[in-house]
Amino acid sequence: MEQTPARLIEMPSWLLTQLSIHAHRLSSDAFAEVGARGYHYRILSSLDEFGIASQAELGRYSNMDRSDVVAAVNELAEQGCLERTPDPHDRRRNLVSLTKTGERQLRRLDRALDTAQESLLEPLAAEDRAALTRMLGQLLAHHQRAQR
Amino acid sequence: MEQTPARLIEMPSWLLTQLSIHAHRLSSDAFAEVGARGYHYRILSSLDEFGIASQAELGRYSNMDRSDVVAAVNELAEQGCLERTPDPHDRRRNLVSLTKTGERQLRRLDRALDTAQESLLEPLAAEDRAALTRMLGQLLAHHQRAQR
DNA sequence: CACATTTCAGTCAAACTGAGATCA
DNA sequence: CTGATCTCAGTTCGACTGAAATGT
Repeated sequence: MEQTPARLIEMPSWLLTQLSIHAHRLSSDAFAEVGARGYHYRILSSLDEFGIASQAELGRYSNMDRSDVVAAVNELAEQGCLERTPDPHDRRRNLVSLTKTGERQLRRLDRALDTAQESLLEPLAAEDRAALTRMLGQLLAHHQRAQR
Repeated sequence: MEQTPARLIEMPSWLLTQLSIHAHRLSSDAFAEVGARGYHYRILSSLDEFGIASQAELGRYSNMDRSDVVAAVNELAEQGCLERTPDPHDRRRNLVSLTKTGERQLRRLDRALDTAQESLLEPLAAEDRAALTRMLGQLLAHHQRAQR
């Protein structure tokens, strides 16, 4: 018989943190199957949706720290998933663009993530899933706004 | 104008991880005001709700790794929040018990956490808060069961 | 023997900080 | 001079692993 303190089990922030561990494990396992990790997916999907961008922009899109963007872009460039070229109009910047290899990798990651999402939400009915996503989005938007 | 890739914004596991960062910051700021951190609260509240326990039990109650329990119990013992005595009936074990100081510390932490929870859920209506807590609990229970 | 408990010494991914070089 | 960009080096916290010592 496993017990957990009532204080914790009734505390949304505890539920969030614990659940995010499971969510994280599910998706990072999916990433790992394709030899990637979370940071890579964030950058690839930002590039796919917003096109060529500077590293600073990538960080803002995908909510990453400047120095983590550097490292992740390095790794993705080594794998041939993206290309880094100096911006001719602003020589501080690197323009990062998705390659064919990167697009293929992104599609693989999308597919792997789909099943991970499904098993995360498995016990919830369809309406509940929508309601949950709505509320989480609402909370996240609020706190991201408050942060600035 | 800040943008986030649609893939991410619609993905429950992304929302969970990002939101848990804010939740974590709110509560660990609250802990820090009293010179504590998450692991300390988990142990103190387990001790308060379930009474004297071995370190292994504390780990199971509060979902912590064996080695992290060791470190946290060390720190709490240095602060005088708990006492560690060998179990006379099973000499492998340490029996850990809450001290007066520990109870006081726990009450301080509870108070600080209350306001942190309130600001986490601030944008949600009362029914939404209940529904959210219910769904998160449901998901967590499911995945914790699946893990064993 | 198998198994549980405590402890130590690590790894790892993610988030984050400070500082320096470069340049608009 | 201000402020943005990129990079490196390093920290922190939480989760986790392997192995050893000590017991049941």
